[in-house]
Amino acid sequence: MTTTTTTLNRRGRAEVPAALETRAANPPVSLAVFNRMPLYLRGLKALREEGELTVSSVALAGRVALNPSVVKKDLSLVIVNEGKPKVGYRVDSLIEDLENFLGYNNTKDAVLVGVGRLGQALMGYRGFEKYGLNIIAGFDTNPEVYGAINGKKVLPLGKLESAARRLAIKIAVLTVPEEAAQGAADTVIRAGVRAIWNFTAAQIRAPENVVVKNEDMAVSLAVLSQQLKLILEREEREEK
Amino acid sequence: MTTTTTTLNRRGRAEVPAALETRAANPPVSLAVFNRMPLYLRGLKALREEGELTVSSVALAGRVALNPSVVKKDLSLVIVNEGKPKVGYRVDSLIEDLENFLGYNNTKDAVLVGVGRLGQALMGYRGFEKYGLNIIAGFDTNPEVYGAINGKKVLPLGKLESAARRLAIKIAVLTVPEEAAQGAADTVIRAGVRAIWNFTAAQIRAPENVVVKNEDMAVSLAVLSQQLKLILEREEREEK
DNA sequence: TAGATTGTTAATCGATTAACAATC
DNA sequence: TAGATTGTTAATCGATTAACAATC
Repeated sequence: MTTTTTTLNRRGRAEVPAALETRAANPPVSLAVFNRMPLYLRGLKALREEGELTVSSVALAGRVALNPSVVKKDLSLVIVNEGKPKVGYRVDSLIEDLENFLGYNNTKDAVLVGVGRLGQALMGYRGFEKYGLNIIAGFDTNPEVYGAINGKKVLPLGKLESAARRLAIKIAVLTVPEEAAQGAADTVIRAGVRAIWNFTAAQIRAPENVVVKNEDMAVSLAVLSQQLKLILEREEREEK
Repeated sequence: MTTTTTTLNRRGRAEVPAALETRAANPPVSLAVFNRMPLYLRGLKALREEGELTVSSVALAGRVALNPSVVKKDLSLVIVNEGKPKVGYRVDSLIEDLENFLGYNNTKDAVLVGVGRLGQALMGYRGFEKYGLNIIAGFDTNPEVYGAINGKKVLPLGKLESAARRLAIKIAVLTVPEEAAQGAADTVIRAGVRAIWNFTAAQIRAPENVVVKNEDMAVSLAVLSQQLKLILEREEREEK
């Protein structure tokens, strides 16, 4: 049995024994929280542009159209240096903490499978680097696309496994045709990849220790057109 | 004051007066619900492939790894023909109802602004038609891309406003460079567009009666890399 | 008829919002 | 010191899950 002594520090916050602290440093962050973090980051960068050095939870909440309480709670998950009562949070250190939390500062190498139009677009997109993703090479079965895009090599699919394994690549971007998706996924998983960013409409089967994130445009489109429908219907009613 | 008479029909379901029914037919569906609908659709199509004519909520729930209660509740939002106790739901009519709900059967015309690599990829992607989106033309300021892609014209940006207005286009796909995003959004809104599918990293300001759906790859990537991090850390702990 | 399964209502769980003691 | 604002705890709200009467 473990005895846990819990004391209170100033402001009544619970002091956690060091052994537990490591665990608590990795709280299960909900997806809702995760989706808000980039909003704060955007708002804070705008504030920095405007020359602001500090910001209160109320001010930041107003900017991103959220409740101040949710802002305070979310920020408490990422901040290293506490905010100061009456002053607020330091804009620059908050930006740094958010970027660390989101992993933008820790560049991750990735391979891309399927150098068709979408694959080429993603390989050519320089914005990923800003978010810490570095596509080191593309792989395809079509010799016509072999060469280089945006300074990154495009190689035969057969070379993927050894290359990914040698470089210990953990992330793969999947932009193959739908019917080739599962096969490509199996290949990258064999090569040691543990996270698949799936841009195909296929549903990928993968072992439990591999993350699959679907960039599901069908869902986005459905949400968009449903919202559009509601807006148009509302206006029609109001016109009457 | 309005008097509302509410009677009960078989199974104790409340009978709603006709006047209210129209309103109730448009319940505010949460995003969580919306994201699950395409899962059901996928599962049902797989079942149809396997020759199944009916499916119970428990069976479908198992397939999509969700709770049967949530399946029953979600389906109750879309079904036209009720399921039958002891039998379940008809697979084919459920597919139809879901596709109607998601708007896949009601094709919507759209314009695309910014025919760079990503824009070209989206114009060339035939999968959108499956989901009811028809990109009728692309617009750009760069004369080098004028012509046609996938049978769709690419025209000068200057022609967008009159074309969109003439054809009463309500949806625009934004694939311009980040710094051109707000300007492009303003243009399409002037042309009468009411829904913007934003693939840029820019945050678009738009009037209340215009929907903006961000295809925010930064968020997706952050979620993916966070999950990857958790998996790798867990394994590290277990290896010790 | 008996039992499986529906649609819906009630109970539970988690996330959001409000309130507040601590404090700069 | 007085008041603004923090971090956190308590109250509220909504979504998920379980339970159940209706019924094929």
